[in-house]
Amino acid sequence: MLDAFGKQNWWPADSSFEVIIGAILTQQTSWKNVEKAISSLKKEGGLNPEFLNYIELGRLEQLIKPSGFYKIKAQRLKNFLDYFLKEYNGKTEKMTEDNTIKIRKELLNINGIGKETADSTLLYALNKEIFVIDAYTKRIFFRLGIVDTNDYEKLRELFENSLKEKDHLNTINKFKEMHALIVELGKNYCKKDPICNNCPLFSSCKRKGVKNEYS
DNA sequence: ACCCAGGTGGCCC
DNA sequence: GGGCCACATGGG
Repeated sequence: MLDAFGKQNWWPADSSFEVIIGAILTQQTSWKNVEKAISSLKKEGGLNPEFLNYIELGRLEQLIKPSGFYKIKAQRLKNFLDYFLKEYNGKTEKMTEDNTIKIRKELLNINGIGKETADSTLLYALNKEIFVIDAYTKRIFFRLGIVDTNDYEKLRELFENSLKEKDHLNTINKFKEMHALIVELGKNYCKKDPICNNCPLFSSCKRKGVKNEYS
């Protein structure tokens, strides 16, 4: 994948806070649409916790409209902000200092933040050693014939154990690049409707052209 | 006129 | 634990 697509340098954002906002907005949504929402937020008042906490829910809904599911996502942003301001005073640096398992548990306790959003936050915003599992990961590795489970935690452990390096920072960078490359491969070749032609993993794929599998 | 996107929660069994 | 559904805009 690295040969085919090159280094991805994820996550595209100007700040850790922007990563978290993007992670919520990109739920079941193409990144192109999220970019529109993020740029209107920046234009309106800047992408910072104080501003997002200050603006009215209805105004927030309008600003993020292009990202889809805008009403529910506006509320999800507010839900995260309540927690973020209360527990960490709106500082990602404070959050990074805290215990990974504790943060993960707290994030999952927020309505609207599930496992993928929580883990994207931990890995890409807070630089924690957590691997992100998404629909592409499940689909690609199921079709390759490498995994036969749909269980998020089992998959996460499998990938974390397989990708772990001696050095902590190398491991984190490996996790970041691997997930980004999986998404790139997925977007280009491993969609629900399989493309397969010219897929860099075609020769090692055991379930070419399969449509019904894990989501 | 479809199908799909870097999910999540609610409800049901 | 799993299956089904709503949530919504924009691009192919």
